[in-house]
Amino acid sequence: MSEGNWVLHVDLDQFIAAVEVARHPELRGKPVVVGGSGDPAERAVVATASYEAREFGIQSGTPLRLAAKRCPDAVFLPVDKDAYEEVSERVMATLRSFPVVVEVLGWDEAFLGARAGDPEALAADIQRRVGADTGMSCSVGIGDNKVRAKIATGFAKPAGVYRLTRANWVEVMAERPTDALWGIGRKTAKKLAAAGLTTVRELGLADPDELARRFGPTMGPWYRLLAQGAGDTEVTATPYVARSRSRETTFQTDLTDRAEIGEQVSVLAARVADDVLAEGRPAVRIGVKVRFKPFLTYTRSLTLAAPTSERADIDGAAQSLLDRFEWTRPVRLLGVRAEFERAD
DNA sequence: TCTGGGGTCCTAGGACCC
DNA sequence: TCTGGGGTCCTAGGACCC
Repeated sequence: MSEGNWVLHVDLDQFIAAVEVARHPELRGKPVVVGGSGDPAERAVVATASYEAREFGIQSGTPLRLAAKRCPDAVFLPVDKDAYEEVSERVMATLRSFPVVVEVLGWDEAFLGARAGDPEALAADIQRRVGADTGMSCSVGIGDNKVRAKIATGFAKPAGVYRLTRANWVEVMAERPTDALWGIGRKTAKKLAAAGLTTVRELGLADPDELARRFGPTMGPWYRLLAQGAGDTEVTATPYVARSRSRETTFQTDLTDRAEIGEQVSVLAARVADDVLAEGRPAVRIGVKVRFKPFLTYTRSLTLAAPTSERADIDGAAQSLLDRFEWTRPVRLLGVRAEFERAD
């Protein structure tokens, strides 16, 4: 069989819940909810829910309190980042053992660039070996570019394989809503609908100038191409280079004392400074985020006079930014961000 | 919403400069 | 003042993704 170039998208099924079930086998088959520190009364959201928990309308992003209301019998567990990173590393190592280029997208997914005569057979091999090496189940999307491979994975879940290419794009996607596309979310779908564009087909046939006028010179025309199934075909193993590092905290109880706000920002600035130091490149810009009650979010940022990795400089910049906010409401979240010089 | 934390990229207006 | 045209940087906000 002749070999073609393929993009495979590998996505671990309910990854975080799967890691927890693997080390707590008695949880298998039960509704498991992972989020925050595992206390459903706390101000936090669900990181991952097992398929059993999803039956109750619990999904990533659901507030823990609401999850507990919808499924009082669910098992609530704290997020254990180190455990997930460890399993993720093993999965990525398994993927790299195949003759493919692996581009890691996050803890639980990766694009693979592959030359293969039978991509379904390759996908099945990958699923078998990931299962044997790590105990994890994964779904695989096969595409002729990243967008199609990524969308295909949604049709493959759970534990399946699905191929989406130029050949079946129209048949599969044309009548779906625009937010079925990777990169179009709820807000943009609503704006598109207001412009009379509800389906992928309609968006693919829309006037690019009109789209540019409504959605900007880059995003407008891009949405049309996206609806036509266009996407990047290049899969690269080049190591990720961060553009920013940030830390933020939602407080269990709102802060009102200005001095305490300053102290909490210092704590965050110190953590960011540690991250900057570990990165080995200095910060060029510092930002502070404040979320007031009820849920009003503002940011202030500044370009530093000189790049720095010093904790005192980063904290000093963050403290000076605090003076640019109006402190008239209780504070539920504070965040500090450092940006690096862009490599390009 | 009872609405986390860590990221990326785009947009638009104003400042500033030639 | 009857006030050009452009490029670039800075800043704040928005949308999206996992």
